Amino acid sequence: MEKIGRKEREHLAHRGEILRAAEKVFAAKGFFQATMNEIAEAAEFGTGTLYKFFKSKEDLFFILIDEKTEEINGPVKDELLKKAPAIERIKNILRLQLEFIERNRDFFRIYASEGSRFEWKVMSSCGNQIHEKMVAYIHLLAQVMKQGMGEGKLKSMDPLDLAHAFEGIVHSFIFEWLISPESYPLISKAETILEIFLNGTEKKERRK
Amino acid sequence: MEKIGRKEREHLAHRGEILRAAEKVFAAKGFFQATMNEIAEAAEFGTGTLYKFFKSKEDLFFILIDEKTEEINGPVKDELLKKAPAIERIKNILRLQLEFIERNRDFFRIYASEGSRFEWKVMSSCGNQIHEKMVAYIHLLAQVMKQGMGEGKLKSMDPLDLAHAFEGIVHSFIFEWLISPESYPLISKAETILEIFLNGTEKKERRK
DNA sequence: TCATTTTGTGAATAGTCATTCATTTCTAAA
DNA sequence: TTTAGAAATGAATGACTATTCACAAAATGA
Repeated sequence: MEKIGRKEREHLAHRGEILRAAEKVFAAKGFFQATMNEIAEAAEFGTGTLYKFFKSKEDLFFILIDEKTEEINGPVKDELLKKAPAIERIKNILRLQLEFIERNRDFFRIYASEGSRFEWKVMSSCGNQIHEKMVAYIHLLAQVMKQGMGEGKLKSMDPLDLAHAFEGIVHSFIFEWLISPESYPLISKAETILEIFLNGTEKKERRK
Repeated sequence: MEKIGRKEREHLAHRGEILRAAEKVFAAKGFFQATMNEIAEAAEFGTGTLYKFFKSKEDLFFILIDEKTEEINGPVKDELLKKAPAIERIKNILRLQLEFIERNRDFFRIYASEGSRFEWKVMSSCGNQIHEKMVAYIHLLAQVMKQGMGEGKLKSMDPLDLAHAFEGIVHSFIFEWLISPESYPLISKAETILEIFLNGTEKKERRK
């Protein structure tokens, strides 16, 4: 449907290069300490050029976050369209998340270190928009938890609590992986995460 | 032992007032957007006065974090001196943490939103010092997990993994509590957290 | 080739703040 | 009351950097 000429393609490519450069710089220095000059330099453009593509520094930042967020949310939503038992879904979502982060180390650096939610609420309205998306995501997850309860596979608890607990565990493992000096595949932690989330950590007496 | 005259007492009181004001302002706006003027105003001092007490903005910030961190770490360490079964300890530490945060909403706002670890490593050496403390804390927790395994009460897993998972769950509940519009006692989530951490979320068939 | 439009540039601008320090206000001893 | 010293002040300084814009380069197409 969409016919795009060379011109447009080139424009998009440039935009992409800027975003990629911004991702690196923001990840390394954080929003406030990154300068537009640095980003421009990293992208091999003049400073003024950035403003041909993005309204402001904040704008650049939020668009970066927003697009990446969509990139991970898409596959997760696709997953939720398929009919599948809740526990299967949880496993798949976990895998998707870990794989995405593994491919986007820098992005999570930003996402985690920059304004873990709070600053965003303070910043431009765009910040709010991102916050909304995060809330929406958690609610999706809560839906899955509820489904699991309906299937009799998960204990009856507040589904939101479960969703938070799950994301909490996942995040802490991602954090650890991010700052760990040794490099290991993040996905290798999937089983541990699931084991803890589903079965807990207490050793049980053997069942009869 | 320590004789302190009125003078000194007053000096300490002023220092404390500045720290309290800083806590509020940093919590509301974040490190980079808080200004020294604002903090001074909130503390009802002149701008210059802050510099009689703290070398710089960074200095003020880190000292604030550091002192608060000690305030929570102290009781936790005391707890660890007592002889007690691991699971008992975990419960107590959880209670201590939740109670502390409940009394120090603003502090956790800062702690969580500001440089979840990464920025700190970039910043002054003081940032590193705080990072070290966080690592040390996790290792303490891991020790407790190991103890629990020794007692046959916890599954044999990497103790650090357990510690991370635990902190992950706790943090996510604190986050939620922080941004939640309804106000409820944070401590009320203790049972849920423990239940998930120890027993997991999967519904088990009745044991015989 | 030349005129026109599009795209890119980076020096100059303007605003923001951390920090300083000359001055004022307070304290208490004489 | 006087006065030396301590404590507090906030206007002025100096750095820094987001953003703009007059200009240059490149692309287009006649």
